[in-house]
Amino acid sequence: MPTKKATTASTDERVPAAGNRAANQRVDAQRNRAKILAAAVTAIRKNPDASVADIAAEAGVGRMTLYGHFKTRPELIEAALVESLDRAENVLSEVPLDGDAREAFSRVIASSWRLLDQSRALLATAQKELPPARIRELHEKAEARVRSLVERGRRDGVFRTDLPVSWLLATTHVVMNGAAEEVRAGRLDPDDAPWFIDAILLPAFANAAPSEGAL
Amino acid sequence: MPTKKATTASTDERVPAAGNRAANQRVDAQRNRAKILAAAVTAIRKNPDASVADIAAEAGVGRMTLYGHFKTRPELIEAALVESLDRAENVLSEVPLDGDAREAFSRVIASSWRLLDQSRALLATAQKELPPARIRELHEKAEARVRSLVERGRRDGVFRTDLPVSWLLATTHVVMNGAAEEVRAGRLDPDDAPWFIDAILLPAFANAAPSEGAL
DNA sequence: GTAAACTCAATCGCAGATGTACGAGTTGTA
DNA sequence: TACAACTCGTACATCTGCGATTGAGTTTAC
Repeated sequence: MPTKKATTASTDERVPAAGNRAANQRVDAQRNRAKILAAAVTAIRKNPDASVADIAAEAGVGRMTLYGHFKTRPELIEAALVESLDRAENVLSEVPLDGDAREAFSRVIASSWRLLDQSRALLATAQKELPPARIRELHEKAEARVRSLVERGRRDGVFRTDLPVSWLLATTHVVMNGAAEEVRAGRLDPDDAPWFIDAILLPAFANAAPSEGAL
Repeated sequence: MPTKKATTASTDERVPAAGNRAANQRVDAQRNRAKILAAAVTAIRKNPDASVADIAAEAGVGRMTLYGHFKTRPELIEAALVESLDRAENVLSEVPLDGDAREAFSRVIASSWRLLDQSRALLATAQKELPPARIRELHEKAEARVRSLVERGRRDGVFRTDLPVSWLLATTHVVMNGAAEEVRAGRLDPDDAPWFIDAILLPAFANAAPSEGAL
C-alpha cells in the first residue's frame, strides 16, 4: 500500500500560513525551508523536469534535508506554488481597480505579467502532479480579481459583450504567456512587454465602435 | 564500457523522405510505419509523457516492431512531427491567400487551428528531445505563409504597423492555442472557435480607425 | 553545557523507461 | 514453394528518479 493519501487530510501543522511554525521550528530550519521553496521556483523555471535532487542542489542543501521539510515531491511542488501565489496576491492586492476599467486593466497587466512568467513553469509542473481541483482552488483568488474587473468594464460599456467573459480571460492569459515566451526567446524587450500586451488586448476587448462596426 | 555508441553513424537508408522506401520495404511494413506515426500523434496528445511502449500499444504493434522502424525515441518523435507538418502543409496550401487580407487571414485560421491543436502536444514533446534548430527548420514553411499574409495586410493598410510582425504572429499563435485549450476544457464549442479567434485577432490587428484613435 | 533539533553523506530497494539481443513464428514476394 | 522480410514476445543491461534508513556531525535553544 503506497500510503499516498496520507497527505490529503493530514494533520500536518506546517502547511497553514504561519504562527505555529516559529513555535517548534528552529530558525535555520525555517531559513532552509524558505531557500528550498525559492529554489523550487527557479530550478523548475530553468528545467521543467527538475528532480528533487536538482531542487535541493539549487537550494544549496542536501537532498535529505529537503525530504525533512517535504515528505514527497508533490508536497514540495504544492508548497512552492502556494508560496508563489501568495507573493503574487500580495503584489496584486496593491493595484487600484477603480477608475476607467481599461486603465485599471492595464495596471493589472503591468503588475501581473512578470509574476506570471516566473510561476508558469511551476504551474505547468503542478498540473502534472497535483489534483486539478487543488490547482483551480489556488487560482481562484487571482482569477476572480481580473474577472470582476472585466465584468465591470462590460457594464460600463467599454468592453465588448459579444464574447463570453471566460474567453476574454483566457485570451488575457495566453497573450501574457506569449509575451513571456517572446521575452525568453529574445524577440521582445521586457520593458516593452506590458505595452505590447495592452496594444493587443485593449482593441480586442473594446466595445465595437459604431462607425466601423464589426471587424 | 556500455558500447552505447555503435548506433551513431549507421548507414540506415530509411530516413530520407521516400522513393527508395517502396523499393525494398514490404507493404505491411509500410502500413505499420504509418500506423506508428499516427499513433505517436494521438498517444502523445492523450498523454504528453507517453513512453515508446505506450505509442506501440496505441499503434497496435509490439514495441520491438516499433524499434525496427525507428531506432531511437527522438527519431520516432521527429518522424511523427515531420509527417504531421506535411499533412498540415497539404491542407494549408489549398487556402487562397488573395483578396482582402483580413478575409484571407480568417480562412487560414479556420483551416489552421484544428491542425495546430492536434500537433501541439507533439510539438511540445519534440521541443524537449530535438535540437531547437531542427524545430525551427520544420516550422519555417508554415510560419512564412502567415507572415507574408500579415505583411501584405500591413502594406494594404488594413493591419496595424505599430507592432512588430513577430509579435502579431506570436499573438496569433497563442490565441489559437488558447482556443484549443478552452475547447479541451469544455468551455468553448469547437464550432465556435474560429469565430472567437477572429473576434479577438481582427480588432487587435486592425489599423487604428481615425475616428476612435488609439483608445 | 547539554539535549534536542537539524543537516547531510552514503546506501538501499523500488519502479519505470530506453535500447539491445535472441529466437521463433508469420507473411509478402519472387 | 522457398526465401527474405517482417513481427513480436521474452529477457536483459542500463539509467534515472523517488523515497527510506542509518549514522554520523553540527547548530540552535534552553
